[in-house]
Amino acid sequence: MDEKLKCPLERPSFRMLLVGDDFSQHLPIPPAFIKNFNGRRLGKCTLRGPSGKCWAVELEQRRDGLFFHKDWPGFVKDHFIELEDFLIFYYDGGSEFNVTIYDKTCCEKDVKAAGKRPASDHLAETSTGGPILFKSENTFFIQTLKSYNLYAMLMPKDIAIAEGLMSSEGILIKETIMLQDQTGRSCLTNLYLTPDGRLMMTEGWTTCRKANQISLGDDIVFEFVKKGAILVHILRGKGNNSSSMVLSGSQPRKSKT
DNA sequence: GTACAAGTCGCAAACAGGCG
DNA sequence: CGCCTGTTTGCGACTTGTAC
Repeated sequence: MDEKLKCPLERPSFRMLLVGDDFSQHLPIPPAFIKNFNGRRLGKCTLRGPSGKCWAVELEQRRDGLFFHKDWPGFVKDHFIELEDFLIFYYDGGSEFNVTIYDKTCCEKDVKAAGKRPASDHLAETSTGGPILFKSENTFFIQTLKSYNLYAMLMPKDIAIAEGLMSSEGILIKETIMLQDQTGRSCLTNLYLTPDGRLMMTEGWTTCRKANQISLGDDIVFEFVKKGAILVHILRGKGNNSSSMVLSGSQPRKSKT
């Protein structure tokens, strides 16, 4: 079974949507995919990108999973990989991954052309000790995790209407929405419309929160990347930090505190 | 293995305060 | 004053621990 598989379609693969502020530093490998290593402990692997270049990337085992770590930033830089790019990793059964990169338009990325463009114009980043920036062309809203929304997260009404989840008359249009976290995990989340016309994310949100170990005080950015799907960005430990700010995108009206 | 108790979770609804 | 939203609370369902 160790025989290398030749056809990419027959190879084990996993997909990864790049979100979060640290994808350029390390990238998690889905825990469910590790079984394809057949018990091997890979310390290093080779990533072959669309450019044809190979990068020897070290894998790091952490408490929260296995990560592409050392030299991964080089691969990111060399392929002009940006936030919201969609990567498919085809595993050859040994220690090599062929990586296909799609940009946010869902088209395969032209790495050479990407290199001629200026740097990302939609970026989530942190700066040490500085304000958190979140910038996106997509609709998004930010909530700080409080004790009362451990199990039910409110969604701003105007955004819920704009995204077609409910009508302006207060009628629920979609009963569920997909939350995708920074490791690519997805949680189907129930939407509950309260009698006073507000939209809450209930079951599924809790699953996502636990899976990502979101703590009280963490800021969570919910970004609508497409109809029916939300990317969850976690800005840890910034809930009490008044320096959090939003540069662009759709936002609920400023919350009162 | 089963039954019961206690704790936790999730849904639903209501209260309270700010703003136009 | 009405609307909107943050926050709190009640209660049933579910899960887990423990005694028998």
